[in-house]
Formats: sequence, structure tokens, C-alpha cells
Amino acid sequence: MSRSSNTELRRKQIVQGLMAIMAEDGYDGATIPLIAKAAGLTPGLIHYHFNNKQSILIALIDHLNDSVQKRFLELTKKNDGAEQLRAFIQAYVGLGKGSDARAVACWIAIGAEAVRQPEVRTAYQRVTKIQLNILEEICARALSDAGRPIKQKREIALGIICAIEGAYRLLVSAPELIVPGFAVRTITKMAFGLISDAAVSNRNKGTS
Amino acid sequence: MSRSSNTELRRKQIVQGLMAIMAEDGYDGATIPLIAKAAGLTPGLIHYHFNNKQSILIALIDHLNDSVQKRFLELTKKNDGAEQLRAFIQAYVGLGKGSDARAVACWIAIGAEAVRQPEVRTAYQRVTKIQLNILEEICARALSDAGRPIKQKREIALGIICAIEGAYRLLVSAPELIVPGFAVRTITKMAFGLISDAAVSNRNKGTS
Amino acid sequence: MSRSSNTELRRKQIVQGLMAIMAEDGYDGATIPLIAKAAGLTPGLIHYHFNNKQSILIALIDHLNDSVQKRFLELTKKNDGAEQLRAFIQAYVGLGKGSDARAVACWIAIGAEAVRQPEVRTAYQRVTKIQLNILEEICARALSDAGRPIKQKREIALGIICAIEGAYRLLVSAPELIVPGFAVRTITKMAFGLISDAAVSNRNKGTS
Amino acid sequence: MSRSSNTELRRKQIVQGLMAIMAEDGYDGATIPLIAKAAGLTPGLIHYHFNNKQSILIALIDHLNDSVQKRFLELTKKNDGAEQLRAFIQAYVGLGKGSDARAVACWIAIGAEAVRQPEVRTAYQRVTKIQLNILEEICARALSDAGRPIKQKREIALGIICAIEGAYRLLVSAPELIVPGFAVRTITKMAFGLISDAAVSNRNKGTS
DNA sequence: CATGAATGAGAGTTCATTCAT
DNA sequence: CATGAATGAACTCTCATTCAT
Repeated sequence: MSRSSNTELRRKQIVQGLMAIMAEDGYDGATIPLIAKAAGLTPGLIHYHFNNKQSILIALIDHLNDSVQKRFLELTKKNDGAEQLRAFIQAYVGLGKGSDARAVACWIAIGAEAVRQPEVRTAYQRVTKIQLNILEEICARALSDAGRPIKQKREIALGIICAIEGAYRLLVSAPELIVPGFAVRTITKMAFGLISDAAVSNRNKGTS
Repeated sequence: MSRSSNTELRRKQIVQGLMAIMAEDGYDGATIPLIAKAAGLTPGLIHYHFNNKQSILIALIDHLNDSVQKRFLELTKKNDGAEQLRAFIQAYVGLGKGSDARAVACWIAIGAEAVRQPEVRTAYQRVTKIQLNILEEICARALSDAGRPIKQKREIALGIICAIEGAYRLLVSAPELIVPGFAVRTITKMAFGLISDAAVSNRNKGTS
Repeated sequence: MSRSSNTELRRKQIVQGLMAIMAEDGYDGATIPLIAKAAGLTPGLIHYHFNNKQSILIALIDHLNDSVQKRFLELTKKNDGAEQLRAFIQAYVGLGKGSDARAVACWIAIGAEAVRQPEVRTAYQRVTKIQLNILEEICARALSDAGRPIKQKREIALGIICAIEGAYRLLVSAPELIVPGFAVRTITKMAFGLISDAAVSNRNKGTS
Repeated sequence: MSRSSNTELRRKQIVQGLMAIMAEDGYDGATIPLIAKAAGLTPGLIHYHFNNKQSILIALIDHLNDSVQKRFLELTKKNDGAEQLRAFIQAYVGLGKGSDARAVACWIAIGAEAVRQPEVRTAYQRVTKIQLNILEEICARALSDAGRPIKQKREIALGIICAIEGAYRLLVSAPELIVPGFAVRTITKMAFGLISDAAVSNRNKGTS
């Protein structure tokens, strides 16, 4: 092998450094010197491997997407729609089961940055859409298994994603209010409530 | 002899200024000069009426709590638990119905700041708890009306709050993914799913 | 008496306020708001009674001069030169004997301000000169009593003033180095050393 | 590969810049932009080489200590205690003989800052103690040479230090009162007065 | 690749002073 | 006399970014 570039290694170090700092200090609090220190590198080198601070954040978003998808794949081997749905929720909100509190804290900060930085919003939407599509398929299967029409798979998936994102919020922003184990338990109930409600939902149309 | 105080007026102006800027630029992007400009005041005067930037944020949190509660009170005149629950969800996620997209964007930024600033976290938790308590009482009534045990009112309320907070996130961070009218419709379904599931939830205990 | 102005009272309050704050925070640390608070007044009123901050300082210098002179007059009733010299040193460095640690700390800060503010320097020199003149007379009497020529009264007085000012410095800037009771004891010795040396000082002329 | 550091050079420049400005404008008057200008650097660079303004001051205190000690070593080659004592006083108050009026003005400002900044007080006390220890040894030798008990070396040294510090004060704060050449001449007399008084000081015990 | 010095803009904050009330 | 709101300048300090070495 020729003397290989260590760019990929460095980029990983830097993204990990951003994650470590951002989890505690937010995006603005994650300064280049702090990221460099956490990564064991010098500030100048950061800008050799990344054009600017924002592009590190984009890389982190992709990294988080990769790892949550990997975790999902590990957990779901079942063919049954309901089981896959449980596995999905496990993978996303089951903190302490392979998940990472730092990643969740970063994700909250990323959502806030998405409001103001268009490029970040695009990346945030992209990975959210990927996960939404996965979940939509799972919902379709679960609906089909339950003998319900799959027409509402999109809104059901969106509802579940909302509940998951909201649980993240409370977990990092108001941890004292959280009942242990609540998140997986309750979100699962909400998800299956939506699935079983699907056939009869026309009754509630007036409520929107 | 002495001048009459206009501090309350000024403080309101400043809080409104913070809200206007923060909705677009986040907390760190809302600099004192920008807030002052938005409020039609000079930067020096900001610090005459507030000790520091953080205390403006705390005041904004209280203001948001006040207005959302006021909106809730306006919408709920019914005695029926289910109707109150619908009204609550309306009040909180019914954007375009007296709600304010800026307020939602701010709330997202506040949750992110709550991670890193202890005083902000305290304030965030305080108002979340207030709303959680209100919702808990509504859930208790709805459960009682439906002939279900009210034991699970806390977790149900938490689940609904999660869905609402998560909907906020998507609305401001990934607006393109949102189906119009989805939020009120789906969160209402999830809420009633939890209510009607309450009596039979022992079956699902293994899923947590 | 007619409705008298309270200007003199207010000026005293303000000067006392400056002294209280300046003793701990220095001249720059003694901000108008802090002085006002210490004086139980409002910041705006400060500038009604004094043109600017510097003029409060000048007033304080005069006040300190007044009180140290008053203290000196109380202590010296003797006609004997040596006794008067002892009384003078007592009055100036005898902390704990009617003296005021705050006044000493202020005096140090005043000396530092004298370097940069010409008006302050003038005031500082003026009161130092007053005290120098008093001391010079005392030295002249002591020299005369001892049968020495009074020609060196000026330099002797200056030397004693130096020792006193230096003792102030150490007392407030390096209190841990001070041996209790050292100041009065040693400065008295140095003073009488100069007095008794006066007649024979020609021997040492080469040392300057 | 990596750049060689010029930090030491820059730190020296900055300390010199502080000294130049502080001698005229005091510590608070020596703003970062002024220091930078005097050092021929940009304000931002100041904080690259020093954590904060206070740490520049601490560095200056150490620098002043170094140079006064160096000056003392140059002047004293004698083994005779009395000669060393003369050399010490020369080194410390002999302005115009290798000394620096700016250094003296800074030293006055440093003493004033020592009152309010604990870290500065510590540094001030540290270097004062170093010089006190040196002087104490010299006094011990001089006392021994004169056939006196050395028990009082500490108080004698303190008294001389007081006189020196006080002379500094008058030199910069009330220069018009100073007689040329007075300082070295008179302090030397006071010092030798204390030395020769040592054996008979019990007589004066009542005067403290 | 890597270092770390350097820049310039801009942050939050404080202040002496003024002045309408 | 007295208040306290208001101003504008200046402060220390931090930062993303650049670039000579």
C-alpha cells in the first residue's frame, strides 16, 4: 500500500470532537479550539480537513444518521410488521440500549441550528426523510398485517417521528420530568394506537 | 418629582425583540445590538432593564408560557374531558389559529439552550411542568369520563407533550416534510389512542 | 432658619460613599452607581452635587487631610519636640488607635491616581505638603531641643513621611509581611535616628 | 514542519507595552488596545499570548523583580555588610542610575491594584518578600559587623523597605516636594540609624 | 500534513454623564 | 432637589478563519 492519506481518520476525529463538545455546549459553544482539543488536533488542522465549521456539522448529521440506521438494522431481523415497529422505536429512543446520550443532545442542537442555517436544514430534512421512509414502510406492513388500509402510513409515521423527537427534547432539556422507561413504553402505545385507529379514523375528521 | 417608571413597557419591548430575532437566528444569533434594533432601543438600554442576556431569555420563557396558557383558556370552556383534551392540543399545536410561528421557533431554540444553561433548563422545566400538570388533569377527566382508571394520567400526558414538542421540531426544522393539518389531527388520534388503551395496557407490559 | 439646602450633607454622604467603595475596589472600581448605593442616594443625584467623578475624589482628599489633622491635634498637647514627634507618628500610622483602615486603603489608591490625573496630583501634593510643613516644624523643635542644627529639618521630615507612606503601602498591599506593632515602633526609631544623626551627618555626605 | 514559537518574544513585547502605558495611565488606563499599540501588535494577539489582562500584570511584576535584582547584583560585589546595605539602597532608589522612572510609576500602580486583586496581591507580596529576605541577610551582616545583636534584622529590613516604597510614592505622586538626591541620602541615614540603634533599643520599648 | 501565530470583526457588558420629568 | 431612563463610547475577551513556516 502506498503512504495513504489520513484524511478520513482525521475527519472522523474531528466529527467525534464536535459531537463531544456540542452535546454539552451546543453548536455555538463548540468552538474550533475546543473541537480541536477534543479531537487531539490543532485548530489550524481543522480547516485543512473541513472548509468551515458548518461542514463539520453536516458531516456529523450524516454520521448520526449512519449510526442510527446501523442500530436499527441490528435490531430488526423480523418479518412481522408489528415486531419491526417495536424494533424501530427501540432503536431510536431506547437510550441505554446501544444508544448514546451525547448523540441525542447533539440531535437537539442540530434541530435548533436547522432553523437558521439553510444548509443544515437541508441535511436535517434529508436524514429525517430517510428515517421517515423506513418507518413508513414498516407502518405499511403493520397496517397490512392488521388488515387496515395503508393510506395513512405517512401521517402515522410522521406522528411516531414527532413523538420520538419530542421524547429526545424532554430527555435532554427537562430530564427531571421524565419517568424512567416511559419513552419506549408510551411511544409504542401511541404507535399501535394509530395503527389500530387507521380503519376508523374517518370519525375524527372534524377535529383537525 | 421623580419620573414614573416605564420599565415594564421597555422589558416587554425587549422580550419581543428577542423573540423576533431569535426565531430566525437562534439564541446566539440574537445579539444585543440586534435585539435592541428590533426593539427600537439602544444597546446600552437593554442592560439597564436586564442584568444580562440570559435574563431576557428567562423573561421570554415566562412570556411564552403566559400566552400559551391564555390561548388555552380561551379555547376551553367545555366541561367534557375529551373536549378539553381536543382544545388543549388545538391551543398548543394549532398554528395559524392565534398561534405564532415565531413563538414555536423560539421554543425550539429555548429547548436547545436548556441543555447548556442551567438557569434556562430550570425555567424550561418549570413551564413544561405547568403545562404537564394542566394536561394531566385533563387526561384524568377524560380517562374518568371514558370509564378507565386514571393511574396512567402522567405517562399519557407526557406522551402527548412529547408529540407536541416533536411536532414543533418538525414544523420549524423540517417544514417540507409536514403534511398540512397533520399535527392537530394525528396528535389528537395519538392522545385518544392512549386514553382508550389505558384499561387494557397491562397486556403490553412486556413491550417497554 | 430658612429651608436650608442639604447640599453639604449630601456631599458628605457621597464622599463617605466613595471612601467605602474605593477602599475595597480602587478608584476605577468605585463606579457612580456603587458610590450612590453606598451613600444611599441615586446615581443621578451624584452629578447634581459634584460635576464629575474626579471632583468627588478631590473632596475625599481634603476630607482625609482634615481628619488626620484633627487626629493629630487631639494627640499632641505637649510642648516637648520629641513628644510631639512621637504623637505625630502615632497619629499617622497608629492604626487601631482612632485610625481607619479604609482611609489608609483610600490613600494608597489616591497616590496611584495622582500619577495620572494632574488635578489629583495637585491635591495630593497639597495635603502632603501641609503635613510635611507640620512635621518640619516638629522636627525643628526636636532638633533644637536636642541641640542640633535645624538645617536638615526638611530632609528629615521628608524621610519620616516616606517611611509613613511606605508603611501604608505594606499594610494594605502586603499585610501578611507586617509584624504587629512594627510600624510605629520602627518609624519612631528611624525618626530619632535622623534627629540624633543631624549634627554628624557631614561624615556621610559621600553616600548620596 | 511546524512553526517555531515566538511566544517569549511576544510576551516580552506585551509586558513592555503594559509598562509603558501603565506608567502614565495606571492599570485601568492601560487598555488592551493601548498596550497592543505600544507593543506594535494587534489587540487580538494580546489574548493569544496572555489569557487575560491580569496575567500580563503578573508577568510585569515578575519582570520588575528580575530587573531590580539584576541591578542589585551588579552593584554589590563587596563583602562588607555596610557597603552591601548602601548598594542595596542605591539599587532600589537610585533613580537615574540604571533605574527607570516608568518602572517606579508602575510599581506604585501595582501596589494599588494589589489591594483589590487577590492574585496581584499574592504576586506583590511574593516579590516584596524576596527583596525583604535579601535585605534581611544584608542587615544581619551589617549588624554583626557592627557588633550588634541580629535579632532585629526583620524589623530593620521592613523599616528600610517602607522608606523605599514611600520614596517611590513621593517621587511619582508628589515629585515637586522632593529635594534632589534626597532619597538615597536620607534612607541610607535611616538605615544606619536603625543598625546602630539595635543594641540599645530596649530603652524605647514603650514607644510602640 | 501540520503547526500555531496572526487578524479583524464582533460579542456582552459597564460606565460617566445627561436630562426630561 | 431628586429620580431613573437614556445614550454612546469604550472595555475585555472570543472566535472563525488564514497563512507563513
